[in-house]
Amino acid sequence: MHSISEENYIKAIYHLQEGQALVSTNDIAGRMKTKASSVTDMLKKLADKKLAEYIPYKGARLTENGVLCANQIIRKHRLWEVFLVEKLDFSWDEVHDVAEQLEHIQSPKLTNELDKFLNYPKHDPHGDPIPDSKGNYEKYTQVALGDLEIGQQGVLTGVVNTSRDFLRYLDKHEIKLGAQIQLLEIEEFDGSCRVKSDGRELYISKQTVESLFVKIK
Amino acid sequence: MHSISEENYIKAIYHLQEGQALVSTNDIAGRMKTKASSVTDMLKKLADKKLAEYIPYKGARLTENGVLCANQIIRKHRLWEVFLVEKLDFSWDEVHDVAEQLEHIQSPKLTNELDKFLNYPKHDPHGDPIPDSKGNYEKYTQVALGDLEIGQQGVLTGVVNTSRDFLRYLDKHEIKLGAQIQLLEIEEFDGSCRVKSDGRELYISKQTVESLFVKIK
DNA sequence: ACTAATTTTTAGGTTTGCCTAAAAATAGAT
DNA sequence: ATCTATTTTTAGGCAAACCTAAAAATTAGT
Ligand SMILES: [Mn+2]
Ligand SMILES: [Mn+2]
Ligand SMILES: [Mn+2]
Ligand SMILES: [Mn+2]
Repeated sequence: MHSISEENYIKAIYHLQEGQALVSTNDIAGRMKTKASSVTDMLKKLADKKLAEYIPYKGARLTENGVLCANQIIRKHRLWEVFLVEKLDFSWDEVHDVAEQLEHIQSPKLTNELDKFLNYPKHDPHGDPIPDSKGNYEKYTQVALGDLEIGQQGVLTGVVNTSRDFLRYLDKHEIKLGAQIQLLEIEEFDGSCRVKSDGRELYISKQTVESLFVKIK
Repeated sequence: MHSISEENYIKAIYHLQEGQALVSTNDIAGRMKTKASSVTDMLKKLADKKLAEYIPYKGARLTENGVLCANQIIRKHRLWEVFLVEKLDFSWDEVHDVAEQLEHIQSPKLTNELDKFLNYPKHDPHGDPIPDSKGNYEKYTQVALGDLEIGQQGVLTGVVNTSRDFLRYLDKHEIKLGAQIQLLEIEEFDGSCRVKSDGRELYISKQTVESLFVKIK
């Protein structure tokens, strides 16, 4: 199988290649917090294993096989996050580092039994979709909260930023995934917004507005 | 912290040093399925880290710190085994390889929440005791089933041998941990036994008798 | 006690994944 | 088009964990 290091690179490339035709060595280095030279080493290895296409000096992109592999890792990561929050009383800002380890456990039976035990959840605690055992997942149209029209409403489905501080901030203000949310007003001056969520009216900063995704029907 | 490799050596030494004053390089190599030279390398490293005392040409033994560390790994291993059997429908002969990976996940919170979620189990699916968060565990006197007196009875508490074949054999003959078991007769010829378990009388081989532990009051 | 067999260590080598520093390629600015 | 800044690769090295083969120490047999 693949080493933990290989898996972490695969996941990083997967997340970076959305939209992009090719992902640059430097971008991967940034996300992995390693040096560009280490990335080059790994890209050659992933290309050898037919998990990525690699064009020297141009960049890389996962092959079909690489994408499949990425989906399995992401599936495990997100299932474990659900487990930690739903069964073990972790809060959603505590799960990431542990899931980062658990995603590398190799046992298809474990993954599938966990999925069953959790009742085949479709989304993780941060609102991100969970691929099924074949790698398929629901892609609904998400829009940044700030891109709604004034008065338009949607369901809060995800967060862009999963920093501890940001998740704690949301908890403190009782902003929860799944809540109905309506954009009432955008302040020209600083980009902050007035929104209505579950009946309550609240003011949130420009930064927060840009970090929240909503699903619109 | 400690690498996965270090942890596996610590666990191996822990299991081997029961009774023994010092564990030999060769014994460790045997259990770890590595070469003696690799063991020597690791023993030096564990000694540097004050996890083991190592006397060249004589052998090694865990320090107090090493034992503490072993207990934590074993605690995690056995808690995950309980989880797999009780919550995810694994059978007791399928859990070992996965637990071998899960035991290395680093998160004290995860371990303790898992313990709580499982209702603080005292024994794993093979009857082995689970250390608590301080490393203490219940040591009751277990006796090999074959060492009972004729007519004496006890509660089946554990298995020595956790090979797949053996565990499947026990399942097939419905020999279950926790069952009351009485030794009725030992056959001089081949050492096989007649026992009564949960009312049923059955014949079991010498090898099986030696692989089963019972608790006597 | 001496020799032979066994055990253990040392020496030297490999692979994986990382690093720094230098060289080469590419992209950007005038 | 040329020069400059940035990006990327190469070269060479290091640590962890493994290996084989040879040397050294220990143990066992007589
Ligand atoms: Mn990871
Ligand atoms: Mn998540
Ligand atoms: Mn292990
Ligand atoms: Mn067990």
